[in-house]
Amino acid sequence: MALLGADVRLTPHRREVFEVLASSTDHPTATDVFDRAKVRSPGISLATVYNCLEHLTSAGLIKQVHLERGQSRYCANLHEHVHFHCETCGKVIDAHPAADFDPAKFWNLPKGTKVTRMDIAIHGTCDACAQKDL
Amino acid sequence: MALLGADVRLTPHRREVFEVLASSTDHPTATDVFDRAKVRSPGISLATVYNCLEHLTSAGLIKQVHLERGQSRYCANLHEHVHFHCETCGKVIDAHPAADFDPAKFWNLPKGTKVTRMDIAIHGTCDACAQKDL
DNA sequence: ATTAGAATTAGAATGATTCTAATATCTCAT
DNA sequence: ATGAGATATTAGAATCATTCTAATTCTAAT
Repeated sequence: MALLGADVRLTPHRREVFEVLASSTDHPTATDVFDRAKVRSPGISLATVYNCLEHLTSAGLIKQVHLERGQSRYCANLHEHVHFHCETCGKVIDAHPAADFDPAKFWNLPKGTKVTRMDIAIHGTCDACAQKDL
Repeated sequence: MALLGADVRLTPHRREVFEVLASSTDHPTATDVFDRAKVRSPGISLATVYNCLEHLTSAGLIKQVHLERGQSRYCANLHEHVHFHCETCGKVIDAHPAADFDPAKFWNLPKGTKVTRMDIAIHGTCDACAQKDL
């Protein structure tokens, strides 16, 4: 299977890990993925989950997200998007940019700089938590 | 000393850690700060450096930056800026936004969401490394 | 069927950070 | 100035996420 990057042999475990992510919208961590994958692939190990996540990431099938220190999170949403992170409940929500958004032009990067990727994380309080805090 | 957040008592170690950061533009990690602080404060311990970094961060005097997994980095540049991270040499460069830039309006965040902070990391290759790769 | 190259595994090792419990130091009311 | 209580600092242990290692199993092409 090749989409954006190198090929990956789609072994049963890699497929399982990919499907867990494809059916999750909550940006699970490696251990979250492990717990969910075990339901249908009881023998899978955490080491294999890490290994699968790494291969799927470098093949461009999933993305690794760093929102805060601690565990990395993963997502299978390949559309350009940013992450909203609720600092109260920890929830992560994908937000999609307006059609005419061209982020690179807003910053004065040194001449010669090549951009390959942009990580945008917006931190704050989600609607539900904002209500509670009142 | 109070600037943006809670007060911090500015003890000699905290001042030293702050000054190390204020005189660095390379976004040092905790151990980098530890090494530099030892020059003038030989007795300081890594635990104290972590402690100082945490207090200074929550007082709003410095910022913690997460560009990749592994060590956190810290910076004392409180102006609004984004980080360019060279994936080849690891260098981090601050880039400042155009005056009229209002990032929040570009994303459709759910109604009721409150934004407190935005982390923007641009990954790629810096000019120097791009030259070498040719 | 045979075999080289991947994939998978359990468990050990690592690296960054956080915790703990014991001093040391500071601040403030006396 | 003095002593009590609060805060800061320390070394080292503990934790957590991840990566590594070495052994085993699977796969796909001869």
